[in-house]
Amino acid sequence: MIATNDKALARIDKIDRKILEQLQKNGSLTNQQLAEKVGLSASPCLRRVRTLEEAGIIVRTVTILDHKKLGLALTAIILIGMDRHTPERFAAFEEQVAAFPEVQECYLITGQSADYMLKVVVPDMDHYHQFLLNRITRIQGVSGVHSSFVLRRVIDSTALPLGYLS
Amino acid sequence: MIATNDKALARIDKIDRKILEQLQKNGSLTNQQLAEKVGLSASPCLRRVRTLEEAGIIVRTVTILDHKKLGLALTAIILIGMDRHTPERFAAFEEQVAAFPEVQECYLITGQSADYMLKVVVPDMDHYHQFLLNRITRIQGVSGVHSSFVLRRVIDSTALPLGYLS
DNA sequence: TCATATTGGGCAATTATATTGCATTAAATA
DNA sequence: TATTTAATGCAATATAATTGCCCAATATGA
Repeated sequence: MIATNDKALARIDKIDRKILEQLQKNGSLTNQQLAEKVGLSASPCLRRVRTLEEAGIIVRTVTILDHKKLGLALTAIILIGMDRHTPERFAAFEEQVAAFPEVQECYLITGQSADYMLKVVVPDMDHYHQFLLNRITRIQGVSGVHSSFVLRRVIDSTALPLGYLS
Repeated sequence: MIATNDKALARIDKIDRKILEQLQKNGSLTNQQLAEKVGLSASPCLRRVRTLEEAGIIVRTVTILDHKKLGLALTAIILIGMDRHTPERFAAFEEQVAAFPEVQECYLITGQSADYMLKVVVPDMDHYHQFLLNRITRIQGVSGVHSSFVLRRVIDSTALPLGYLS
């Protein structure tokens, strides 16, 4: 069964785009504030937001926390290679990785030297070491692991570029 | 001038942790819904949320959009090496990269083969090609570029692991 | 153990905000 | 230009956030 409306490109006019831009920056704007910013009155603004939600263009809103203040000072980028490129290997890997709360992102990627790219958040290097040894390297099929550590976050955003819509 | 309270670890009790867990999953919960989920009445719940905001633990709330429905089907992971590791080179690079809306993440990282890791979102491969040629490789000091493309998003979250707070 | 202080929670009134129906206006179509 | 269609704004209503005040629980110190 193939999903039918996943790729449906919606027609987004200038006002919709403004709404999305605002909400990407600040999802806790009140509808009234949002309406003012996009040059609409409250009710049509709210209706547009609801429509964007129902269309699945607005997926959800999330609260962003400060990792340092929560004692999570270390972010690691891990590139992982698999020994065999079979669906079973991949499925098992993904299932296990999805159960680790330290993993913020996990992408299957193209490239010769790696199959997966992970972004992992932990308190410090000790915990990272434990995580790598007790979690990642224990997964069947993991053959190569390369770790990099984030020294500075130049950009850390969830916003999509909306300039291509026009 | 060194920031003083950036690292201040807050004491987060069980209820605060529940609040943060809920809001990380769903930032558009009403205060009443949140209060019920964490076992509090509305007013102390709201007071706790405000306190967490003032402490900077809650940074902001953002709306997540569906990239496919917005015609942004290609996500690339780019590893970039710089010719010289001088503060001027890095500053200039970061300033220019920060101006590209396609760049969702840009981290200065450890590692022998790369200095920066970027996550970039564009409509398709043509646009990616243009972006690489006209934007990235034109930045002074960029000496090596390696691109990977996201085939599948296994995990794509903004949630931090709160299990270490114990 | 008991008295006291301090912190946090709950209730209820108030204020602000979201939501809905309906008339109106603007835009699109022929 | 007449007609249809879609979207907007206003106003009334329903929900939710916010605040002040009192009470309960926990911590503190004799």
